[in-house]
Amino acid sequence: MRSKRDDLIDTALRLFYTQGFNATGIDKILAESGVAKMTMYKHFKSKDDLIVAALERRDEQFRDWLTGEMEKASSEPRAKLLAMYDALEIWFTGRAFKGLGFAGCAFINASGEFSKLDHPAHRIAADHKKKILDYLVELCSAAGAADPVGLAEQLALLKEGAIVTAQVRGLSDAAQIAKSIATGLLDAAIPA
Amino acid sequence: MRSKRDDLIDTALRLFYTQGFNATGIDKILAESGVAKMTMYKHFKSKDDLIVAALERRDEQFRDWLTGEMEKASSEPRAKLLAMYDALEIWFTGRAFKGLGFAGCAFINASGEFSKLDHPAHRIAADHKKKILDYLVELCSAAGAADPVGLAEQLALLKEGAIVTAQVRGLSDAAQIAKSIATGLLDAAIPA
DNA sequence: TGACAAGTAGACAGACCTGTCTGTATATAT
DNA sequence: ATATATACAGACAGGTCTGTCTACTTGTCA
Repeated sequence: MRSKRDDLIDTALRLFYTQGFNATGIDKILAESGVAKMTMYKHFKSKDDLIVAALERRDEQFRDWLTGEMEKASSEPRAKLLAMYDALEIWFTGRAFKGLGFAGCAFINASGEFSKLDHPAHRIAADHKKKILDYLVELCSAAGAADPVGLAEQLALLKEGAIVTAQVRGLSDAAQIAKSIATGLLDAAIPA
Repeated sequence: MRSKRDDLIDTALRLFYTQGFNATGIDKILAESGVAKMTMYKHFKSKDDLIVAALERRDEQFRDWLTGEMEKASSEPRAKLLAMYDALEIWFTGRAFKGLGFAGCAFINASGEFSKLDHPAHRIAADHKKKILDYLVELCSAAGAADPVGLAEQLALLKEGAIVTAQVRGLSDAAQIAKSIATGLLDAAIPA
């Protein structure tokens, strides 16, 4: 059985993601999750705490989904890396997370609302991006790249560019633009 | 002499940019600009109206600065395009806009807080990105690219990726990562 | 001088915000 | 059967939010 705590975090994540952090009040989260206020304040000492919990859940959920898509695409590291951009397109077109749609990257959004780098929400965002980068470094290494870190940084930057382009301009094709650039980079960086 | 309206817009832009749109109250803008509330409500019929005006000013300010940096770098279209990434680095390190520092892209931030594509602030953000893209298309065309639109889309995506990477992870080197990828794309797309 | 435009301060309404508190109900485990 | 943990509803305090209103002051132009 799902705990109240889980209900709270899921509802908070959905509302924070689709409506914004500052624009979403505690009362709305409580009403939609059907949890009493005191129950929430027993689990989380403040709204900021709930924001942190929601972002931590999103980190887990998103990375599980993304790496899952990449791993199932192929057993070859190079193909896994390219599959990331196909996964992005699935996300951009709203087919990745049930009930959430696509409203940009929750972590980019959090960094925008909490722009100071030392804000807890911003830290989680930076950590999230770093964890994905580390995964890409592993794959680049396995693919035989001479400079796996440099290559992974490039591939990660393309990913961010695609996300923002899809979000701001509503251009889900951005995933394939990024993929074509990434293909060129992989061809150049990995010995045939 | 600067008008009250200008003071209002400049102060609003600074606060919206550095603290967020929803997190910034009207009263703070009024206090810091030294303008009375009724004066503001005579110029703008709502806070949303002021947000729109602030973003329009930012659009003008940012594009003037960016194209200025690019134009002054060289008379060659190819070099102008690459100069964009050097300009980004100046921005990321806080040397571009006096008193504003670097807090990510105001338009990406706006799209994050107002995620619906038909929100006025989101529309302005999309328009802003489109205007810069059009400028890049012109330069790509002048540089002799076979597919100027496709190339410009790639260069624009790299720009977005660099901005987000610099913002979320605090990595101002992102500009040079983007530049090195862009260099490869230009080499491949433009006949020597 | 007098009319008019533009700005001022500050009170106000009504809604919403976070966070605290009381008192009650339910379920499980000993 | 009783103790304990967990959750509930709902009132409440104290603050902030946007937007409206009144009444006063300044500057300009004719």
